[in-house]
Amino acid sequence: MNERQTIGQAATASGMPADNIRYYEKIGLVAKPSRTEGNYRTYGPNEVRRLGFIRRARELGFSIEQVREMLEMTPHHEQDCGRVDQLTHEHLLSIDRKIADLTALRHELEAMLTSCHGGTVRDCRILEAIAPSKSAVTPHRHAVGQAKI
Amino acid sequence: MNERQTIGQAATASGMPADNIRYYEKIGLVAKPSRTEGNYRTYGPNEVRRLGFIRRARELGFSIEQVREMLEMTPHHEQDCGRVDQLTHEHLLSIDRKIADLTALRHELEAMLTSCHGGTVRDCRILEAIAPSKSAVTPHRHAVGQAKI
DNA sequence: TATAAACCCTGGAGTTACTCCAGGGTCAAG
DNA sequence: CTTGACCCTGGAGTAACTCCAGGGTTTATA
Repeated sequence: MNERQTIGQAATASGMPADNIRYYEKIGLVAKPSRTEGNYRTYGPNEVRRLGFIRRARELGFSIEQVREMLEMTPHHEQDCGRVDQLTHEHLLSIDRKIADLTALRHELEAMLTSCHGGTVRDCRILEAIAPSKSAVTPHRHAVGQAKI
Repeated sequence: MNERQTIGQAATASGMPADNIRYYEKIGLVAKPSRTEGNYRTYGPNEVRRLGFIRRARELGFSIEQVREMLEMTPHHEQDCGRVDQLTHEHLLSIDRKIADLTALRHELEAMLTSCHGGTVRDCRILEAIAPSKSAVTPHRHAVGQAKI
């Protein structure tokens, strides 16, 4: 009749592995829950809902820090929700950027694939497309970021 | 008249920071280069081209391990290049998956954004959309992977 | 009641691919 | 001969987990 759940049950209910819950506790994203006599964590319905919120926000691609900000906001009912809107907007933009990058990449890879008609490594069109030509090298400034894809 | 370059020059020529070159050396992706008397690394044109290849392949989103495999293949001119094709194909598929995931996400976020017309946190449509409803919780098996986006 | 299976605990290491730093040495120009 | 730009090493830090060993606890079964 006790509605408090063990970490495994909370994991099942919220849709994430128990390890994640402990991790979120460690980084202070969720509060330390109460414990049983046997030192087991126990979670009430509110805590489980909070975990579900986190899982869903992460699934939507929000970073832990963004989730943290949203969680800190939710108890302040009267506060303006413009910040949530802004976070979502920023997130949407970054997704658009990723989609654009990946689409460009997709085209390059597809072109490389269609140009390859088998054969040996010596005349592989794909390796050729990746390799820098013997003369030209792209100039650049230091500290150019690598593609994070 | 010596065409060997310092790590900084090789970095500029290949388009990546010097730190990356040292890192690639550390993980064995590139061989240890020769050194000057003052213990500076020096790179010849072939090594610089190899670095350029790496940078380009990384830019195309191949993982280090995939790059490693391609690099190990290039000296074997007579070998069939089907493996390169396969790697590229797999990579293309994973990109397609990512694009699909991100596009789905995009739609969700956009829907959330258009449903939000300002107001307080209490009736924020976005937070509402993320929060799990009081009753329904998605069942799941343990060890469900999180979205990596 | 005994014991095995299933669950939970902690702390720490490993993952990817870098990025940045401190605390030094080396080299070229003025 | 000093200043500044470059280079060296080793190690820590990043994001967000994921997995493990070596324990303790609880529950179901024999």
